[in-house]
Parts: sequence; structure tokens; C-alpha cells
Amino acid sequence: MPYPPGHREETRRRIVRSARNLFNRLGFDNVSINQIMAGADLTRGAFYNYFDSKSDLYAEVLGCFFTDPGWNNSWEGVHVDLAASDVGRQIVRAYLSRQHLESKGGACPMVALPSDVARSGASAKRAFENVFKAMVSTLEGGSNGNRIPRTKAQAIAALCVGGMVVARAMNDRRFANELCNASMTVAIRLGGWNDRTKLKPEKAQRHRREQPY
Amino acid sequence: MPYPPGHREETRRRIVRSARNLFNRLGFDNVSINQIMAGADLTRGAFYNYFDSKSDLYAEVLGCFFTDPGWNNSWEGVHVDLAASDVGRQIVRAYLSRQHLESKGGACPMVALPSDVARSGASAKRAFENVFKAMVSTLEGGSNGNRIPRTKAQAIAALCVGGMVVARAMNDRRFANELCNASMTVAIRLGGWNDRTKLKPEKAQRHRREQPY
DNA sequence: TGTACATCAGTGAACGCGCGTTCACTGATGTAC
DNA sequence: TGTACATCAGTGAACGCGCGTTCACTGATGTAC
Repeated sequence: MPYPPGHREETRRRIVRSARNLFNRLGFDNVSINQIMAGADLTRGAFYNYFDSKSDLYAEVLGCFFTDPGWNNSWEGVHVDLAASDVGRQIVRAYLSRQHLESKGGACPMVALPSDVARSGASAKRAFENVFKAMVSTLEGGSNGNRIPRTKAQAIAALCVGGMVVARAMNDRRFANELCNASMTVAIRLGGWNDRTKLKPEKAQRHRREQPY
Repeated sequence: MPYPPGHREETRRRIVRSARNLFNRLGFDNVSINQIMAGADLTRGAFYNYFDSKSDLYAEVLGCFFTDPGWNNSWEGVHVDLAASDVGRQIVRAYLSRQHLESKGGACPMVALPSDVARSGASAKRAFENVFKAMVSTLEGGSNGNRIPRTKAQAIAALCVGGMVVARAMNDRRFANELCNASMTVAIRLGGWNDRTKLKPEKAQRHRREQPY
């Protein structure tokens, strides 16, 4: 067997990673095989050693597109500790951060390609859906007293994704920033994660949180 | 002068309208001149009687893309009365309605193409921005006592757009519906537009509305 | 240890197709008389 | 009123380019001896 073991798998992974990056930056329909292969330091001919066709690559990439790096990762230094007790607050702040807003090509895929996914097939939609569901689950919180109702968690997630999607589709940077901050404020308030130093009535807070909504 | 007066303008409008429709359904980058002209009942050659190039058309369409029919219009029968006293509530209900969720190709452009706009130039972003700002203004309400704070209005708008964008990118119709309903419930509550038959404390409601947030 | 060989990852020229664009032509219309 | 004409909206063949795909070839590597 020529070439060290694992070489083929490593190359294949490089191609998929390159495709992922390009999809995230340019959309599903604006990426050529040439670009993908160049991004993997290869020439176009090699592509067909790994995939039968471009749509085969699409299928494979879309299946795992949203799972690998996503909302639970970091954007240029913003990091979320999924084990922390205030995960919800951390997620909201990271998601609607200025870093995420300004990051070129490094946005969460749910933000970078929602309309592309809406136009795609079931596989891409399923992948998208799973990440969003995971985000909602995390926002709902652990099994301790910090849980918030499902309805609220869904709305907070929609507000995070929506706020960032809209902000990144605007030209006016001041307004985009304002929108992120507004979404953040409201989301944190909805989750009952307000800064404790600012607001006294922790009990009222907690009480409202327990309401069925 | 051959051909009746206005003929040229009418044809040009037909081309732009066809382009708009196709962009909304397929995205900015998946529409050919052939398709656009066929949608206007013409053949491709005529295109260059009206536009110098495809990017010229893009520029023109994107400039007014979001202004003509938008969130303030109807999706398959859902209509919003902008003069009504409960506009905010009506907008939220129309925006997150099942009709809007299920409408194929008839979604609000802010929902149909946000990630495409994010990848586009300043002109498209400015157009997007203007519709979003108009939506926020309307949600803020008139000059009477029904006004809500700007921050809240922004978040409600982001929640409407975000909820629908995410819902339409998912495969699981039950979850998509649940998300729309959750977003609607929370948005209406945020705006203080709860169904009065359900909730008594109208005053507390109004009081909370007046808070600086 | 060194050499010949088999394997197969990677190359890049070539092909066909679709798309943006051009252009010579057609034909429908309003006007002149 | 009817006919000839000028105008110009619309047609569709043709061109070139980029892209997906194919394929004969190259060359780097591990193995056999």
C-alpha cells in the first residue's frame, strides 16, 4: 500500500472542511469544485477520487454541516462554557456579540445560511434543525432550578439567530449594533438572567420564570 | 412612434417583477436571464433592450426589492391593517402565521433572502435595512399611549423575522409550527398586546411597558 | 541495505453544457399621405 | 379609408467563458526480494 495509512481519510476531511468554509462564506450555490479543491491544496481532478459528483459532496457536507462548529463554539475569542451554571446567558451574549456580528466568514452556519437551507433538501434542513434544537435544549437549562419553559427557550433562540441574521444583512453598522444589543437585552431578560447587581427583585424574577407563560 | 405609449415602461416593469419573484423563490444567484425573461413572457434577446447587463438589473431590483411588497402586505390572505390601533399585534400574528410559514415562494423577502443579502453589496443591505426599520417603527406604535420602547420593538421585529427564518429552514413541520407559535406568544407578550380576555392586569401591563428596560 | 516494482493519489488537458452577451433579422405598430 | 413606410420591440442563432466531469498520465510511496 502506497502512501501512509490514514492519508486518504485525512485528505477527504480536508476537502470537506474546505467545502464547509466556502459554503459558509459564499452560500451553497456559489462554490466551484475548483475553489473547494484549491482550499484543500489540491487540483480539481483529484476531487473524483473522493466523491462521485458534486451533489454527493453536498449530501455529505450538509449532513454534518451544522454539527461540528456551531453556536456552541467560539467566534474570534468568544467562548461558551457549556457546563457553567449560566450557560443561557453566556450563549446569548456570545451569539449576539460584536465579534459574531463583525466576523467575516466565521459566523454560525444558522446565521450564515438560513435562506440557503430553506431552499435546500430535507438533509440540510434536518441538520439545521438539529443544531437549533440543541441550542433550545441548552437554553432550557439543566435539571436544577434554573430551567426555563420550552416556549421561552425557543423564542430566545429565535431571537438570537434572528437578531444576528438581520443585523448582518444591514448596512448601517450603528443600527446593526443597536439591534444586537436590543436583542441581547430582551433575550437575557426573557431568560431571567439579568445582571443581579442591577436588579434587586430576584424572587419576582424567579417567580415569573416559573409561570407557564 | 410605434407601439402604444407606456408599452416600454410596462414591459420593463414586467421584467423587474419577474426577477423579483424568481429571486425570492430561488435566491439571488440561482436565476438566469432566460428564466427572468420567460417569467415576463419574453425571450432572452429582449433583455438587452432594457438593461445593459445582468448586474444592472441586480442593482435596479435590489434597490427596491424590499419596499414594494413586504411584511406590510399579505401572505395568501393574511392581511394587516396599518391604520388599526393594534397594528403591532396584527403584524406579529401575520408574520408568524401558518400561512406565511407554508407559503412557497411568497414569503417576506426579509425571510426569503437574509443570508443572500448579507453576502450582497451595500445597495441590497440598505434596502433590507429600510424595510426592517419601517417594521420597527410600526411596531413602536403611534403617538398615542400605545407606544412601546424602541429596544422592545427591535427585539420583537428580530423575533418575528428570526422565528420565521428558522422555522422555514427546518424539516420537522411540527417543531416549525411550535417555534412560530412560541415566537408569536413571546412577541405579543413583549409588546403588551396579550389577549385582554385572558389577562386582567392591564395596568401592570402598561406599567411594565413604560419601563426603560 | 539497496533496487525494481506495484499501487494509487494527484495532475491537467479536454469535452460538453449552460449561461451571459451580441447581433442581424423579423414583424407589429402608429403615422403620413 | 386605405396603402406605404419608418420605427423599434422582440427573436433566436451564435460566441466565448466557466464549470462539472472524464481520462490518460505522472510521480510519490511502501513492499518484495
